[in-house]
Amino acid sequence: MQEGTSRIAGHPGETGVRGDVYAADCPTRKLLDRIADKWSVLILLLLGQEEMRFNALKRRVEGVSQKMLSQTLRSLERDGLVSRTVVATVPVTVTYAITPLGYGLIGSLQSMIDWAETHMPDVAAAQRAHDDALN
Amino acid sequence: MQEGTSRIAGHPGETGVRGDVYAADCPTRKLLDRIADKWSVLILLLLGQEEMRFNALKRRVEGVSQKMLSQTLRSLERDGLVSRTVVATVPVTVTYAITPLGYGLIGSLQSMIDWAETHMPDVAAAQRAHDDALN
DNA sequence: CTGCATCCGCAATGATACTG
DNA sequence: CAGTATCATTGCGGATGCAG
Repeated sequence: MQEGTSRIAGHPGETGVRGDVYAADCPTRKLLDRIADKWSVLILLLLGQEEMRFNALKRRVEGVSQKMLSQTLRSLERDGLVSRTVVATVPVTVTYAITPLGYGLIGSLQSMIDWAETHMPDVAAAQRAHDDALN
Repeated sequence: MQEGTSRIAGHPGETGVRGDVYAADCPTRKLLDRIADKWSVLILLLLGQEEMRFNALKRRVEGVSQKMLSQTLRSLERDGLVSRTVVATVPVTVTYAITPLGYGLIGSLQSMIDWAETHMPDVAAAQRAHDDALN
């Protein structure tokens, strides 16, 4: 077990619970529920690279419905992680971009993606081994 | 760094080599969908601290149902991120622990939690500002 | 073009009860 | 204790229509 950033309550039935993410009523937990969402992660990562417009996002994030994209963007905007800029051109232009606040989160998300890409083979192997064991 | 970014890797076999997480058919995307799940994150973090039994997990992860806990654990086990040990005592004892593979992911997840805890106030402020703007 | 509102169908989730 | 099975509910995704 590493230390440093690890500050989560170690033993059950003990201590003082400063921001316990495992507590359903803790605000941090609610925030986690928001950012530990596949659409949020994908959207934030894309916006971390460059600002994009609605349909551009929809095209890039394959499988997302307009409803969920709109809904997720609104949540992220409300949380201050994403900014929404409206340019009153003739066909209205709306651009989404990541905020400085949201940008700070990108690092963690990116390392999560990096891990996923790096260890994909291991996971795939584990899945095969697991499936084989059943038959 | 990322150059164009308008397209990271439209298809496998390109220069990038990294799979495109934004492609619905990419295995990495499926893996992301799995680990970017609130229950998975919470479970992995807990098991990263110490191995636990089913009901202990259920008690710690507030708000999770037996069904989702069982289901998530099975997925994580299949992916090789979590190990399941059965001790044939009279009342069967089942212990879940994180695997070396899964442990490598903990770092990213932990930094995500750290960010959430650190920036909770900022997010809360953004929410208030956003809600005020509406009224 | 951008995006919200609404209805519907379906899959995922939650609560409960029950078994090994 | 560790789960599975069952049923009720929620939520998502898809399609459509509408507004700015």
